[in-house]
Amino acid sequence: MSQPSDAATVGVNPEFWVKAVRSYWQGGGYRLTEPRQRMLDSMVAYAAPFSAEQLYADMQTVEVVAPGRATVYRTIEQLNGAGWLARIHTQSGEGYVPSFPGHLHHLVCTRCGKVVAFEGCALEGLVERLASQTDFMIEGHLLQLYGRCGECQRV
Amino acid sequence: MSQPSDAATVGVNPEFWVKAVRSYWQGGGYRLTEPRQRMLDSMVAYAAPFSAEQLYADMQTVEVVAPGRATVYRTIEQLNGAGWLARIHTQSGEGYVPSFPGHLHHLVCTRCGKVVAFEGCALEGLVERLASQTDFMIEGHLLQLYGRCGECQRV
DNA sequence: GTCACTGCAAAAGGTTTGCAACGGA
DNA sequence: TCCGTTGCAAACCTTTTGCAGTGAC
Repeated sequence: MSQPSDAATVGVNPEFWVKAVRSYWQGGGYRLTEPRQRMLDSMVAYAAPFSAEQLYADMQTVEVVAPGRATVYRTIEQLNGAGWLARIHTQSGEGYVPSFPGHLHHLVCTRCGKVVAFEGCALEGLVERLASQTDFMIEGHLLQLYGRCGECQRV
Repeated sequence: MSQPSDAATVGVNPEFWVKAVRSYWQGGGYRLTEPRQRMLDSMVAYAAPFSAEQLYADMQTVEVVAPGRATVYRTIEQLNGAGWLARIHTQSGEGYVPSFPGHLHHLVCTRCGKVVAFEGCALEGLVERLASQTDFMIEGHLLQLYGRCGECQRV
């Protein structure tokens, strides 16, 4: 992923991501609506993975006019399906973070929830080994790393 | 994991696993009760990951006296916490499979749901690379492979 | 004007909890 | 007997759905 690096939000550069999703909506027969724009701005402000309900609830309290529950759920589902949101699995449940379409993995801080995306998982050797050992034809994988980010190591 | 190999159920040898969990319950201040025993037998019979609700519902229809919902949820939670059940993430949701405590990963058939556990994930190189690149102190990971098992390749 | 999208409100699921009764060790 | 466990039923929380109205293009 070639995007300007910036540690402000969870892994991605906020403006870059917002712009990218906007243009995704403008192409392909989708519509760039008011509620969606607000959602983008809210999503990008999280410092850790967020859930659908959480985003919905937060927006109710912060915004004057906030998207309805159905809109929030449907939009998240769409963005996740298209790769603009990545689903993160943590001990305390599932959540989403802004992301980019493509083969990415995530490194998650177990203390503050910060997420960093990375490419290159170097699993080819393992895949080959297992393919021959198990008779499976391996097609994909789920990989996520856990650890402590720099700041959280010093606490 | 040194257990007798057997492909009858999802990854583990049924009798071996049931025995192991029984003795886990007999030690450590737990109790080996009737409902729990029934649950073990039901869990081991699944050919694919099962959910709590699913196990509960299935037992209601199959057994004469079946455990209550709370018991099913609580028992699953306990076994998962102790490593006797592994949580499996699939496209169609989350599920559990019989497993053994320790560092294991799973290879899941995307068609029939069959699961095979394996050790040795060969992520050391990746972990080192990321540790130096990101300032994270990496402590663990979630890894799951997806593919088609032998049988499902021929369909 | 068309059709994707929205919002409401209800329904549908899944999971958790309190508490009195039960039953392994 | 002791205390972990059970079962019920209600509460709770999250997610989905139908449908009439709205607004982006």
